[in-house]
Amino acid sequence: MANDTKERLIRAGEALFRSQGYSGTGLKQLADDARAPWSSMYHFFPDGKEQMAAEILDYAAAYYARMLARGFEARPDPLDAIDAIFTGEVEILKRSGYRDGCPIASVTLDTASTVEPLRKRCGEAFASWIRTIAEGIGRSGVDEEAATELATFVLSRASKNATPLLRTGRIVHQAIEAALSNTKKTRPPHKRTRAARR
Amino acid sequence: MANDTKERLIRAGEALFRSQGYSGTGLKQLADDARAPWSSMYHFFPDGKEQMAAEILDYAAAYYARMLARGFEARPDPLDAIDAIFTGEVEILKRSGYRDGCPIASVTLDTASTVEPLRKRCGEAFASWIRTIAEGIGRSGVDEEAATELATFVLSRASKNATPLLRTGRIVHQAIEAALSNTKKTRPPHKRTRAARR
DNA sequence: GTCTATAATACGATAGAC
DNA sequence: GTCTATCGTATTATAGAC
Repeated sequence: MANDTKERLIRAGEALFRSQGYSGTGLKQLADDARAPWSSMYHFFPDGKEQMAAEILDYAAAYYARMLARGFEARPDPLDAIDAIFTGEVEILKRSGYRDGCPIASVTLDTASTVEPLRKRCGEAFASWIRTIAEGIGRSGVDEEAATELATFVLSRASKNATPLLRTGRIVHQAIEAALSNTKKTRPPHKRTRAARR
Repeated sequence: MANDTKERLIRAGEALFRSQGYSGTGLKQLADDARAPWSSMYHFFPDGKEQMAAEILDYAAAYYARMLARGFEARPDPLDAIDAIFTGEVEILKRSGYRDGCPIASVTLDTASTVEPLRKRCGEAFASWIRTIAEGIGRSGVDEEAATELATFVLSRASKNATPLLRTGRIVHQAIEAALSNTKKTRPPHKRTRAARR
């Protein structure tokens, strides 16, 4: 590679996707932000915006997957890892003035219904993160299914699958139940039938 | 009111925001979907797209708040209400072919960084839902703070506040902890070996 | 409140020279 | 790989008649 123009484009794109999503981001603004010439756009991404977005998503997916894996490797206790990962993300969000969220989430929400190839890639990104998190949690002795269930619970519409939402509902349910039995001992705990179905 | 053109516009806008977000939705497509004449656009929303979006967000916020409140009113047990609300949303998502998500979330993710008035409205919408949910949970005896904490945990970047993310982290932590102690008590760990994992 | 017409701009995408 | 220039279209937004 003679220079790093393509990488600058992808990096700038990831940043813009974080704060503006896919349809909110113009290619001209992107090239500007990357300090890349406009002509490089279609030189590196001859198939246009969609191809460029696909490569940005792949880049972001791999980047975060590595970050997650490292988080779990660095700490023997997965609970510590989860804490560190969350507070780390909070730090990033704060430092950006609450601008930089999750690039996959933004793109999912404004393209899942309209641009099928991108929706698919978003779904794959989330799936890979779930596998990484499930593996990390799995080390602590939670069985595989429960670990995946926990890891899935933030997953969005990108997967074209209702289980993420259902699992979120179950976890909310359990959290409430836990808070109930913690703070109000006078109340008889709920029947196991509802909470135990997982 | 002679006719209901404005309401049709707002309803169509809410639907489009669900599936395409703010920047992904064109005003002409919106007017078309609403079967409203193009001229009505700037007749009812003289300040343009931003004003229209603001009114759509207010409409959606009120609509969902009512839905939540009714959900809690209809069922004495807030746990039942949570279950019903989640499975209801899953039903909607499924029926739309996984197209229709949360209109506030979509708009938040692609405008929170760029259109301050809309970001503010999104934040207010989430805040009102949190109050409604906290009230619903509160009836079961959970104290106010715990109820608010639980209700907040899905909140996004719209609030320009890190507590939602931090609270999510805490709840994930607790969920894992709970799963851990459940596993150890109720079943032998690792029925399937890690090598057998797909 | 609705009509037709259009301005002004941004967008994604191409062309051809170097 | 980069340059300049532009095409066609879609966008948001206005103007003025009825």
